[in-house]
Amino acid sequence: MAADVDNWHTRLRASGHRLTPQRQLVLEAVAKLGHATPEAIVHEVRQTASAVNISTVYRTLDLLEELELVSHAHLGHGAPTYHVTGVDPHVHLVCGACGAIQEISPERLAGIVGELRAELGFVVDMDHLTLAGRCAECLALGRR
Amino acid sequence: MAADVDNWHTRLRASGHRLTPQRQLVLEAVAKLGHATPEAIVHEVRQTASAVNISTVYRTLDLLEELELVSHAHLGHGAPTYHVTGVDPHVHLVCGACGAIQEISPERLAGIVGELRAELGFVVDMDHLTLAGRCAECLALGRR
DNA sequence: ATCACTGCAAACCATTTGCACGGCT
DNA sequence: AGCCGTGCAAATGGTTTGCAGTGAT
Repeated sequence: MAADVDNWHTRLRASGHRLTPQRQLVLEAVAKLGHATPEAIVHEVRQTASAVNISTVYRTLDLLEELELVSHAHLGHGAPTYHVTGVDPHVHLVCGACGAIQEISPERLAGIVGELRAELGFVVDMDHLTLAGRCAECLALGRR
Repeated sequence: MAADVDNWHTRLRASGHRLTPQRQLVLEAVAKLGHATPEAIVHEVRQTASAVNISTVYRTLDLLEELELVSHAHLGHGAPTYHVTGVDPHVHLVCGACGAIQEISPERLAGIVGELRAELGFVVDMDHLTLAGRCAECLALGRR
């Protein structure tokens, strides 16, 4: 945890930025929440610092994404969800009927991902990957 | 083409709806454009019928999607893109740096898709699938 | 003194909704 | 008559931007 803070600090300083309280709180919120929308992040951050503005959260997330400290994926139709990069990488399976989210290992996609890189030179961004579909339960119940 | 119109007509009537001029134009626009945002669709539709409102386009797309005549995928961060179902199914590779879009055959994902169905009972919606990443050119030029 | 960073409010863009009119069935 | 479908305008949700003040270097 403290090691994370040091790491974040170094990363930001190296690119001419500061690790402000707001930024630290955003990073901690993203790390804690796992899959978090900007709305959820600002809510979490405000538990500690109630005055933090949502536009600061957006600006922070943009910056952190440029620095590759966080990345985002689109799980549903609404807001994107952010997560810290490198930690527990996973691919999402999102049920379009009930909204349930399962995670699978990126390893399982190693096959095609490797082929695409070899044949087309296209490198898939695993952090951003989402597979939409229908979960077993919804299929069994005939939900759509 | 005329066969398509008949098919659409039948499908709509079967579910208690009508194939209005607006709906036909939306369907034709989606079929013609291939990957179209609601904005692009309304623009195309207005070439023929200038008074069509964008909310009609949204409502029409929702209806057509329920009837499974069209489906949508999220290519970029912005608006979703619609396409007619069943025709030329494909999976998109979207470059996050330059925005270029390539298409690959869904067959190439048959492996994991089959595994996920067998092991988890999760059925992937191929029409909705997008793989984000970096294309060969952007990687070569070091773009991000 | 300069420049990064933030809060606030307004602007923006995509999408949705309420309502009243018009036209099928 | 009843109901589906539409245009219009207002509301909404998510995100971005301009600006002025504050604090770090």
